[in-house]
Amino acid sequence: MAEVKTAFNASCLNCGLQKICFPTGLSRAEMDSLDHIVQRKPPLQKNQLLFAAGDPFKSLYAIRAGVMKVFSFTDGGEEIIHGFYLPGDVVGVDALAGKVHMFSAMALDATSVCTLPFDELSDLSREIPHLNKQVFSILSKEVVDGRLHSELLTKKNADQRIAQFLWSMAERFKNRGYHYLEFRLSILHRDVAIYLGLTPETVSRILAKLHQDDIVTWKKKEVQIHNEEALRTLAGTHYCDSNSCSKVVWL
Amino acid sequence: MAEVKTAFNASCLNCGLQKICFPTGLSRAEMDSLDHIVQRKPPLQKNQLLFAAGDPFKSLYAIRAGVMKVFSFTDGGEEIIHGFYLPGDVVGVDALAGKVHMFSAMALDATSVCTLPFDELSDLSREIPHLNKQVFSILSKEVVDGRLHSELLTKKNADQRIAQFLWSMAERFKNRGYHYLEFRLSILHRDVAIYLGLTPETVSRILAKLHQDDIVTWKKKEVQIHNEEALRTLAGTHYCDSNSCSKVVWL
DNA sequence: CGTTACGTTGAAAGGGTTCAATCCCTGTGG
DNA sequence: CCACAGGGATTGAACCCTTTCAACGTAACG
Repeated sequence: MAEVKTAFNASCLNCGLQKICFPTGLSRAEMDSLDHIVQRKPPLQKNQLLFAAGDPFKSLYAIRAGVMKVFSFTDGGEEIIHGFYLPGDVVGVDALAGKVHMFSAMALDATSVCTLPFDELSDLSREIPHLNKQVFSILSKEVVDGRLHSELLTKKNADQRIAQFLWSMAERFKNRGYHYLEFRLSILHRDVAIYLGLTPETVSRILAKLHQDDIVTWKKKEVQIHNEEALRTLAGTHYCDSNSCSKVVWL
Repeated sequence: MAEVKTAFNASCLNCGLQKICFPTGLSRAEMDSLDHIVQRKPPLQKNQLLFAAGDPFKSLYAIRAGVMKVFSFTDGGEEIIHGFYLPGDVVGVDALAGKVHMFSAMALDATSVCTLPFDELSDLSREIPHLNKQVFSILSKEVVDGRLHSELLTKKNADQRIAQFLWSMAERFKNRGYHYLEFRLSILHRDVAIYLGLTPETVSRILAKLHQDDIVTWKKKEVQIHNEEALRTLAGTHYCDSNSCSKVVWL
C-alpha cells in the first residue's frame, strides 16, 4: 500500500524502472520532458479495467506497480489472454493502427500506471528521435513476444508450457531486480491455463507434479522455485520475453 | 515473369498497392519523397533468403510481387513459421528493437521487394509525421495479427484452423483486388501445417475432406473455393488479418 | 456463515500425432 | 526421351496426451 502510494507520486527521474521502461537511454533533460507529459492517477483496484476493447485510443500506459492482463473474447464468448504485464511494461500498443483498442486490460491486483497521451508523445518524439525509436522498440518487442508465445503454443506440451511460463516470470522479476526464486504472483491458475492454451485441470495436475518433484511450489499467490536448473531444463528452450532475452541485446 | 519485371521498375506513384502498402494516406509530394529512398533490386528466386535470423538490421521490406514466409527454428531444430506475406505487406519489423533480425524471410516463389533503408526512413518520418504513424500502424497490425494467430492456436481445432487459413488468404487476395475464389498459392502444405501447429498428415486429411464436401479444392498450387459460405462458417470467427478486418477501420 | 468462484482429483473419451508404407510430382542426368 | 532420385503428399492403424465431465474441497467476501 505504501509502495503504491510512492509510485503514484514519483517522477521518471527517480523511478526505479528507468532501465526497463520508456526512458531507457534518454538524457536527463529528455527524461524531464517526457516526465512532463506523463499523467499519474490513483492506482487501479483489483479487477478494474484500464481500457476495454472498443475504447477509442488515447494513450499508452506504462505499469509502475502491480500486474495487468491483456485479453479479449472469441466470438463464442471464450476469454483469450494475450499476456501478463509487469512493472516497466507498456500496454496499449494494439490500438495504434486502428485508433481503437482491440483488447482489454485489467488490473489483477492493486496496480498503478503512468499514462502517456499518445498525441503528446508523438509530438515529443519528433523533438527527441531517440524517444521515437524507443516506442518502435517497444512495439517490436511486442511482436517478437507474440511470436515466442506462438512457438510455445505450437511446439510445447503442457509440462513445458507451464515450466516455461514460470521460468519466464522468474526471469522478468530477476531483470527488475526483485527476488526471482520466491515471489508473489497475483495471477489465477485459471488465467494461466487460458494463456497457455490449456485447461485449469491440466495446469492443476502439472503444478501438483512440479510440487511433488520439488521443482516449483505455487500455493495461494506465492511461487517458490526450489530447483532452478530443473525448471529451466523442463522449459526446454530458454524463454526470451520482452525484457529478458539473453540472445539479443535490446537497444 | 513480365509482371515481375514491371514491378522491378515501378515507383510508388504508379504502384497498384498504394492503398495497402506503406504510402497509404500520403500526399503526392510525400509519396514522391518516400519513393526516393526506396531501393529496388532484381527479384528474389524461389527459396532465396531476403534476410536471415542474426543478420544486422538495415531495412524494412515491402513486398511488390510474390510470397514470402517468415520463420525461425526452435532450439531443437524444428522450423517455426510465423507468417506468410503477400504483395503490399511489410517484413522485417521484428528487428527494430534489437537491431538484429530475430527471424528469417524466404521467397516461396519469384518475389520482388522494395527496400526501405530504416535510417533514411526514420529521417523522412520526422519531416512527414504521417509516415511515422504509418510505420507505427504497420507494427501495431503485426502485433494484432500475432494475437489473432495465437487465438487460432489456442481455441480452434484442426478443421477450423485450416478453414480460417484458407479464408484469410482469400480475403487478403480480395483486398488486393485479385481473384479470391480461385487463386495460385505457392505455399507447401507442409508449411501450412507448421504455421497452424499441425502435422502434414492432418492437413492432408482435412483438405481431402474439404474437397469431398465440395467446399475447397487445393491441388498443386491452385486453390478453388467452391462454397464461400460454408468455408467462412467452418472458420468460425471471421478472421481479421492485417488488411482485412471488418471490425476495425485501419487508419 | 452462507454463497460463489477457484482449485483439485478421478475416470473416460477423443482429436491429433506418430509411425510406416505408398504414391506422386519435379527436376536431373545419362 | 526416359529412368531415377528426392522431397512432398496421401492413406491407414495404433497410440497418447489433453480434454471433458463430474464430484468434491477450499479460499475469499459480503
